[in-house]
Amino acid sequence: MPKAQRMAQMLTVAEEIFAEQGYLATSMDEIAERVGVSKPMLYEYFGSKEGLLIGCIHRARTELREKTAAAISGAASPEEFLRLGLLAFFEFIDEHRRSWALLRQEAAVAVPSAQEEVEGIRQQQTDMIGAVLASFTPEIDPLEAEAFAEIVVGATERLAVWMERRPSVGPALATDYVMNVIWPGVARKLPEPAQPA
Amino acid sequence: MPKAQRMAQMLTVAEEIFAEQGYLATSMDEIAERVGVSKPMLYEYFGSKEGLLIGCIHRARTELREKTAAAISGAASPEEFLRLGLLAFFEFIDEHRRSWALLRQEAAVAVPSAQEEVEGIRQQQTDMIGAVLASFTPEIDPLEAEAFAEIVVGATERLAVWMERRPSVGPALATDYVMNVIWPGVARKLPEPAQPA
DNA sequence: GCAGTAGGTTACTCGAAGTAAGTTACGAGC
DNA sequence: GCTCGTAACTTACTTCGAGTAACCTACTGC
Repeated sequence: MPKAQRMAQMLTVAEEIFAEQGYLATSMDEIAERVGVSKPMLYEYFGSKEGLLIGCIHRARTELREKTAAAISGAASPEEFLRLGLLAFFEFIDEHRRSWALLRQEAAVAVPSAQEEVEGIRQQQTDMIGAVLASFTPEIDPLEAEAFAEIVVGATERLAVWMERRPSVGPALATDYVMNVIWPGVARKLPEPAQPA
Repeated sequence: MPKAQRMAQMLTVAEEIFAEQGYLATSMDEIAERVGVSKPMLYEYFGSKEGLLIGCIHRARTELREKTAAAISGAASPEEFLRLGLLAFFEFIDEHRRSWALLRQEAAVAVPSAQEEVEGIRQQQTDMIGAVLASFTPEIDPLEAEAFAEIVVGATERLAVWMERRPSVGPALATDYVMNVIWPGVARKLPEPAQPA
């Protein structure tokens, strides 16, 4: 099998097993076996167990970025921008429960450089939010804009975890909940009031 | 040395080393050596490496609960309650940077039952918030109250991480930021408007 | 039909978690 | 002031999994 295809397959299998059992409880032998290949191949392509984990996270991150970018491209107001971005995020989670669990739980902890990868995802999100906020309300305190972006990302992530425990809550409702709490606080900072829907 | 005292010492040392190097990179031999005792003693008292980690988290959780409970005991309005609770949390983080890093980064992932402990801390927080919200606004949709509590906890946690990167931001300012974003959204749900400060 | 290389394997080393079996310190009862 | 019981502790293992060295094989271009 050609390298690129084999790597993709390895990532898919690894993601699944990591999410199922946790990073620590998963052995490279097990992943290799489920891929149908021997352990040194994993090391050939990913260097280490940590490298494999980072590969998984990185792929998810790329997907999320692309999906989010597409979703918000048509937004005209900060409110619409926020809503579309949140919705894209929750939909991504909904479609990728496993990789999400992996990202959120497995990586954050164990492995310093994996943590950097995860941090990179958040950076991606906070930068986006911070940038849009600043572009719509130029006179906002930059520190406060940063704090705001962090708050939104934290709230969203946590609600995504909660959503898993509450099957009746889908992406749309989750988006509503976050917007309900967060939007009034932001609207006060905006130069002109957004027209109510 | 008597058991209780030795256990406390072990927890202190373990917390420090875990926070310094990460859970995975820390060996039980190293902890044992820094405690000045042999490895089987750690196993005698904590059962496993995971058990030791859980012990660390559990102790921090207890401290946080006690501190928060004391802080909010005098709150008269939901706004004051929220503000005091947030402040207590940020102050706790500020005083325990190391253990906080441990809780948030090291534990969450690697070890399923450690994750449960961390989840327990969040549960503690969300329950408290949910309860107070429900008591002040009885007619609120219970699902929405839950979502709100999750949002606050997520936002707070994330901002605590951010605070570490921004030394100029202390507990008081962090509390303000969270309140600024979140309070207007909550106030709309309350039966009577809270009097503005 | 042969050379070079992409894709693959077997069979190891080494470090760290966890354990079995035994040793020492010390207070209570006679 | 000796001895029994037990709490606190150690040495010396086993086991398991990450990572590696060395070797094999089939295909592609010439």
